Amino acid sequence: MMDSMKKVAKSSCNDGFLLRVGLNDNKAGMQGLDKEKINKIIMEATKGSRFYENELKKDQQVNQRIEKMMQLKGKITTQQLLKAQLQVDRLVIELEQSRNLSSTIVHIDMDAFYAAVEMRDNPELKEKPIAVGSMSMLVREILAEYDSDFMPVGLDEAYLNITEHLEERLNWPEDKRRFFFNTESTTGRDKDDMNMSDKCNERECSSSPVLFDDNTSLTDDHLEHRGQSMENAVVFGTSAEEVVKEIRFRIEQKTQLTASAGIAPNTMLAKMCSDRNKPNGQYRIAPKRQAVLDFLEDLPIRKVPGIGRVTEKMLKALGIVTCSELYQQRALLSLLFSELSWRNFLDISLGLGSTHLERTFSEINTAEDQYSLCRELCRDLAHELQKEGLKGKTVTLKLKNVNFEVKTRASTVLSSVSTEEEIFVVAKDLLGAEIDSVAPHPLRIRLMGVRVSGFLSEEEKKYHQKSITSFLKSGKEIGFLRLQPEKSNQEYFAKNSEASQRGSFFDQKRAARQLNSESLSPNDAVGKQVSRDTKSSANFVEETKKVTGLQSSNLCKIFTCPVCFEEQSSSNLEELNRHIDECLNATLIKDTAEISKNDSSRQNTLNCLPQSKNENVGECQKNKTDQLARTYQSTSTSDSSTNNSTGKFAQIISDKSHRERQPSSLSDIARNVCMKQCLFPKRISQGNEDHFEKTEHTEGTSSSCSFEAKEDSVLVCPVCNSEQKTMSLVSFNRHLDVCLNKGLIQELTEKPDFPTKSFSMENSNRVGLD
DNA sequence: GCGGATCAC
DNA sequence: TATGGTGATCCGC
Repeated sequence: MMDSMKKVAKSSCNDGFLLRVGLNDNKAGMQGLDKEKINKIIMEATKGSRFYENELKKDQQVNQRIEKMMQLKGKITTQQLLKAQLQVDRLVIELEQSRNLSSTIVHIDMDAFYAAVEMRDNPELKEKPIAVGSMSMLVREILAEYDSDFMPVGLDEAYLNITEHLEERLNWPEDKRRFFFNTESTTGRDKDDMNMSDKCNERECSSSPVLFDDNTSLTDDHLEHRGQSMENAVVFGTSAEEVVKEIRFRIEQKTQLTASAGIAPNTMLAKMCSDRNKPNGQYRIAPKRQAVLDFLEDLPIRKVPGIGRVTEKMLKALGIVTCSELYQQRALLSLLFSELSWRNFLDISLGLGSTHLERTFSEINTAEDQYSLCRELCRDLAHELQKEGLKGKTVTLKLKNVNFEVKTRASTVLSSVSTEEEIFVVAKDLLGAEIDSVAPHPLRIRLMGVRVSGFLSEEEKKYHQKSITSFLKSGKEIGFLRLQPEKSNQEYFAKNSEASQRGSFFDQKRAARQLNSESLSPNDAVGKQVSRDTKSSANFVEETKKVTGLQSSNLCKIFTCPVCFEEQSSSNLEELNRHIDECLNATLIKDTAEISKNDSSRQNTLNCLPQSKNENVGECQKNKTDQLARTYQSTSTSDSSTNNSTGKFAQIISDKSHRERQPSSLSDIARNVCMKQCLFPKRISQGNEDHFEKTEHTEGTSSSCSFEAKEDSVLVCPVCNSEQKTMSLVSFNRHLDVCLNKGLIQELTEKPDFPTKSFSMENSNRVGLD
């Protein structure tokens, strides 16, 4: 038995299999477990079973996906990567400008698992009923006091937007912030436990799981504790941390279950924060860009909601484990993954997420009301569509029931729809089907949304290349200045506020690009977005507003082209965009020409670089793109050269001495190209001699004009393509910095909320000698 | 548009 | 602790 197990364990599939069926102690709460032992048990118990076979098969499929990806990667050319880098970095700037740090989002997560553990450790508790309840109960009881629109997710999680509460709370007297210990509870807790110090981080499992459910009588704290001495009271402060401590305190008093919480400027970060000090703890990311980036820097991508074991494995094959690595490889990722995926990766690595929670209305349970609401939504939607001259073929109905379960039902019709009646005909069928599905019970919903997608716009038929339509349709064309100047903010907002009902932030971005139009209408007149996903579409609305606002202000400024850095006389965005395109293309063409001249020699050079030690990267390791990609990584990260293969190639061209942790930014990539063109000659590179010799040797007699010619002549800036008079790398680097950063950084540093020093925007990388 | 894959809970 | 099911969404065909 053990022998056969060992065999399995040594099989090539083992890693993936363990990853798949085994434990991943990356997730919170698993750190203390003997992972290996448990994996062994699982392996033993499941070996030979159908389950096991199936898992092996699935794992093979994942491996094939990875292989496919690596092959794709091998075909990526330097210029493709360069262009991708430019485009992605433009988007980064745009995203940075729209970063919203003004909200305070809290994610509450009940420590159910730990309750179970405690129960295990105290077998006598097994006779008691295990905790049963839901956050929707705590809706009503506690959380709604902090955010009336708080969003339960599943049974044991909830998001709150406490931004408004924090403002109000500043003026609250102590009385309103005083809460009492439930002395009748049997938790045996020490009162000091909650004396406003940071006890909440001490991970005390002070309470036992007991029953709480919707029928439990939960009287108001003040009534319950009337007459109790102040010794049993605790007063919470007015900060976000204090608010969350208060919430957790009250939850525990009510339910005798502990909860963990995260506080952050958006939902994604908040969720990851609640994981940080679990159980019975909390963590906050300050609403500062640098704080967000610091939090993310070494965070394993697996911690990110939405990144599961498959994505983790695929990214690991690219050498990406942490969020900062995810950022560093953004250009490569944009070429290897779908737009939705890589933009999601980019969002993650920048720490961007939804800053708004969805809103729900109170229950609607009669078919009549539901049809009525549906028609109303169709009417609003039809308005929006007609205003934009759009017709769509797919109508989607979204419903959330009273248990916060969300369903979407879609129907595609042959002819496009745009009027209220046309949309309603389709939507009511979808609604009717849902009503029938639960009959004879009534359909009990608290959210409805209608969306129309699959457009062919009038606008699209005409030539209007730089229109908002093309901007939104082609993600890769998004430039930070490519926003429709003709439209007023109001119109722009209206158009894009009808975001996708699908959950993620990028879904909505994409939806917006497709000019989807949707109208979601809770019973309040505002028409807030509602979706189950934590990344609500409202976020997009907000960001859109911000971006548009910035664009407006940009119109008043003299514009400097981020490629050629010449000031542009025109303030017309279309013209500017055209200029950028031309400028970019011109640069790329020149680069391409120069690079391709030496392509064969470079290929040889790269192919004979020292092999990788990274077992996650297979044969493709040898290809030049891979090497190049890794070069970016290593030139940008001081300590990465020791733990990945990069290695030696990187040393050839990178500064051998001190180097700060830096990103592979636009300038990095440009420099790398530059290095390839100019810096291989020994006297310039100043790299590791041994490795250089290899490089030189392999380059051999192919005698690329690049190397030899440049050796004697000049350094050519890969950005502006002008020959540089100097042979001093210091001067040359200075020129590169100026050339690359001039316009962009200047633009950015004018924004107070955009410090230039960070892993994402640092551009002071040096090559060669300083 | 459908089925399989991925992911969260 | 130790396994499975479900729902939503995404992706490729």
